[in-house]
Amino acid sequence: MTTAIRAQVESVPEETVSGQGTDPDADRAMLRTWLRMLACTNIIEGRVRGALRDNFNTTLPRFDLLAQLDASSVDAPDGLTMSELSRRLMVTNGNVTGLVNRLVNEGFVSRVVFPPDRRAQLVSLTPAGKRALDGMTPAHATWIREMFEGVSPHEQRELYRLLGRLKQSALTPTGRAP
Amino acid sequence: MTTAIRAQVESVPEETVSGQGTDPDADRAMLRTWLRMLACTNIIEGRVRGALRDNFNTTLPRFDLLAQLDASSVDAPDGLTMSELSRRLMVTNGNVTGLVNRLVNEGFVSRVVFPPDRRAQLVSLTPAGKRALDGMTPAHATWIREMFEGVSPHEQRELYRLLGRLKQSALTPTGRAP
DNA sequence: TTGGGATGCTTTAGGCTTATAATAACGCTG
DNA sequence: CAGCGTTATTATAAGCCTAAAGCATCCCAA
Repeated sequence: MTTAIRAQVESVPEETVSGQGTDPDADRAMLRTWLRMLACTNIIEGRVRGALRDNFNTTLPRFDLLAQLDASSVDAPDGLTMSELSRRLMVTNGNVTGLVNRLVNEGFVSRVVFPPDRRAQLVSLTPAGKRALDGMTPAHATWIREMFEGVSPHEQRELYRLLGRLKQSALTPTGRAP
Repeated sequence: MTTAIRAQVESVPEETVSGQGTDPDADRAMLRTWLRMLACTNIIEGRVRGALRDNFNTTLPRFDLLAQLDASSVDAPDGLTMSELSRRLMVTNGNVTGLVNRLVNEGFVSRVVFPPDRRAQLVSLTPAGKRALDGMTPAHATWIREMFEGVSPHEQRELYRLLGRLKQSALTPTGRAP
């Protein structure tokens, strides 16, 4: 859940006139915004995790993997290799190995060697996996909808826009090496 | 890093006139916003993790715990109990047990029984822990600042406000039981 | 054709996190 | 003051995640 710091945020000398360079007030504001975003994410993610566990006896990473396979079936109808899957899920190869092992055991995905390259394997949803995913998807959308209910459509658009700016900014390698 | 879903987000029948109830377009927008927020959080958190590891050979949970103890020294000068610490960090008790064990081994926190209640223990920063934290805090602020650099102060305030609305909304137990 | 670097994947070791169960101390009530 | 529910903490089992090392295969160039 990765939270807190707060020290620098909640209590900071009211006017620590910085010799030069950066504004401590601005720093404090950024930290506050970051912590609030972290809190939001953790709250929502935690609720989704719990709901997946309670309603479908599964986990978020498994759901994500199934959803990714389904989404990818458009541009890769025969499935994805482990590497491609790990890239799309933005996790390491080793992580995907374990996840796929479990999902294969559960019968939700299949993993077959890719003849043209015997190192690689194609992972795809089984019919059971597709059914399971289709059962979870509407519920998932509902949970998200409920949690966003108090944010008006206009505010949501604005939030989306601002998060886009932030994402861009966070990805930009400001300081050192490119 | 918990990402993806995308299926429902990127590709959704253009006009799936829902019998009644909810608007699929609105659902899609919410999902998009949620995924973008998740991406932002993961990017920032990942960079902070990496920076903590590379620069200070430590982890985010450890840093959080130290920061929390420091922040709490105002209202709890003698330290926090394990339970109180787990509440403030918003993680389980068992989690804090392991974390504190490691930090005690590293000499950054002390853990002593609390005489009035022999079940409890008071955890506090050692001088070495305080020094370590003070060394990390400015760097941490710098990393966050750099990543937020592309978001104007005005946009940041707006983002902060919207996240507040979202947090409120996500915490409200809409659907079922209170 | 054969050597060697690149690529795909798994394994390993270590840490984080949770839920659940167990243990210990507390504190109240009868 | 004895029993019992509550609270503080730790132990355990399972899963998620990473970095780094290792193995198999591929592919190219000498």
